[in-house]
Amino acid sequence: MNVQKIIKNKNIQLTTARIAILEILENAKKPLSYEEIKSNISMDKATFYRNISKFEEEGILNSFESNNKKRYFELKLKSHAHFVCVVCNSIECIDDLDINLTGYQVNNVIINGKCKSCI
Amino acid sequence: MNVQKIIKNKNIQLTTARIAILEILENAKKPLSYEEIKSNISMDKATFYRNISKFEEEGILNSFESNNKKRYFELKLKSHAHFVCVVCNSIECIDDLDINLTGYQVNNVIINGKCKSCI
DNA sequence: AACTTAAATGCAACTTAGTTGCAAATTGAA
DNA sequence: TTCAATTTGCAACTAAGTTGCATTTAAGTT
Repeated sequence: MNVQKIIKNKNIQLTTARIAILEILENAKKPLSYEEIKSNISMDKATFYRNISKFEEEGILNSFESNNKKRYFELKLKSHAHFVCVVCNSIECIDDLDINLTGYQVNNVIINGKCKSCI
Repeated sequence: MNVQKIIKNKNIQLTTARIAILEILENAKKPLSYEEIKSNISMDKATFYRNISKFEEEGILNSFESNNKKRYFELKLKSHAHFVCVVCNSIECIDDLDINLTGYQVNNVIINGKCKSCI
């Protein structure tokens, strides 16, 4: 599914800035922070953040804060958890984890700790 | 266990700033952000953050980022998960949740979603 | 109690993420 | 091609968190 289709399926306009952001996130296959993205885009950061908000409103994108003061963005495809290593700050997607918390609606799970290579 | 004992058990000096921070966190019984703490302390924010770092190094304190750009601090007592509501931004401690992720060392779990009252 | 020095503090200046108002540019439907 | 609504860039701003440096304080020693 290409990014143009993702945008057109929602009620927002197709712009080069939006295509650029979504293509970077699609190719990354893991969550990225603004810092990691900014060198690959030419738009102003106001435009970047306004589009991130739009994408979140439309349900195209998820964001979450890791420890170490960074916010990470990823396409909302299959729901899954994220492991953030407190030593090397790497982020891993954890696919096979389910949490049942009756009475709550769980959107996203972030686990902080030491990853396999840092233990 | 009072906060003076917590500090003296570690290899750091006992100061009024440190006592003030730990007493606020102890009385709160839930994680607090800098914004929630700052009106109750008189120290400079540099001192606040330097002490927060010290406490983390010494294992007295945990911090984690919620969604909505805030970092929360709490005393490291019994390990437990946190639920952050994406609607009302409230934080709840979740005591009875265990996650087994072989190969990783899990320190802290943050779950984002809708809380009971916001569903 | 006075002395000493390493550690802690306050202040000011700074960095960086994220936000906002506004004028100019672009989208997409008529 | 026209035109309104949306998006963009720019500049100015807010707030969290950090750093260097001079001053103050904690706490052990005499």
